[in-house]
Amino acid sequence: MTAAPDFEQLLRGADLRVTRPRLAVLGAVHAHPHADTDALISAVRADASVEGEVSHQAVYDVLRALTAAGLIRRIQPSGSVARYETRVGDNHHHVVCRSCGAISDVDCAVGHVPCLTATDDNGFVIDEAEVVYWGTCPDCITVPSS
Amino acid sequence: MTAAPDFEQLLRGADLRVTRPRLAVLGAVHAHPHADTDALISAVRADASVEGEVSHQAVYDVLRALTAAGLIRRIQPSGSVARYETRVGDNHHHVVCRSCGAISDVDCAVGHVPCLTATDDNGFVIDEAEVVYWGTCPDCITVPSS
DNA sequence: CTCCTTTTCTTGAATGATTCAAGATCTGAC
DNA sequence: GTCAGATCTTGAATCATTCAAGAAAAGGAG
Repeated sequence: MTAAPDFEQLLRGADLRVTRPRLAVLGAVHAHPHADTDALISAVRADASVEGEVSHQAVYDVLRALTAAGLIRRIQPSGSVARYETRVGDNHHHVVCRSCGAISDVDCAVGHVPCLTATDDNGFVIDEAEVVYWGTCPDCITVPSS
Repeated sequence: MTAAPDFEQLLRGADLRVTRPRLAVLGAVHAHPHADTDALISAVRADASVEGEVSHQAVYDVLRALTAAGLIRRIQPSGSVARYETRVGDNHHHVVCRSCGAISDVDCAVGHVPCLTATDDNGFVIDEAEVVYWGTCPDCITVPSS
């Protein structure tokens, strides 16, 4: 895993105020890629740099602000709650296990800007192509069913 | 739009019992591609062939049964509720308008089995690649904002 | 450093899609 | 026609997410 970037600089660079909850959330998302909001709330509250509590509402607000600023990316495969990751900018996608819901990163097979040119875009102006691969993860393959 | 297929035959072919609610739901999904559950419930209740009411629970159950049988496909872009379509089997994808949520079909630019070979699948056994294009629909382009 | 404005966080409640549960009804096979 | 099991009805519960109003903190100006 890469070293933790300077979260404070990231926030300032995005014209966002630097607050403890934001630093904690940013750190939590970085430390737990693909974690859902609930897990992030727990991680933030376990963070030593945050003495008191952090309300769940604050985490929701911060996640939205960070997503809007492009510092984190929100993913939400069908049947799952929202999940977040700090890996942004590169064009990578995800494999989701149908059995246990595990998510893993994958680089696109096609190239840097995958599938971005739809054959017939129906007049839509497309700015992003999101790819979700569905399958079964190694764990669920070796242990077929319980 | 293609002619309505024989829904009863479709159900029997999938080893599903033929009931009025199922025929009505199948017809509603066929008539309203990309409709959400709520819209489908309304469509089903407006269906003349269904005299009495049909409970929302029945529609949920039917949608799940039809999806499991592969007669319909469930899609759920981030931030949207579940939507359904009868176009299955071909490998097509969707464009979603960030502004109004409109969904339109698109054929894959890459080929018949798009992106299905991830460069590094992390040990996952992939069986489907789902592509969602994000952008702005024609209506929301001409009428930028309200 | 102190004050002020605006943004952000806390507390507490509400929303709404979806699911759970138990019993009644209907389907399809014999 | 009868029967077992699948399916539907009714009614309530779940839970991620959002809404709302006031308190607290951030950052720029003086």
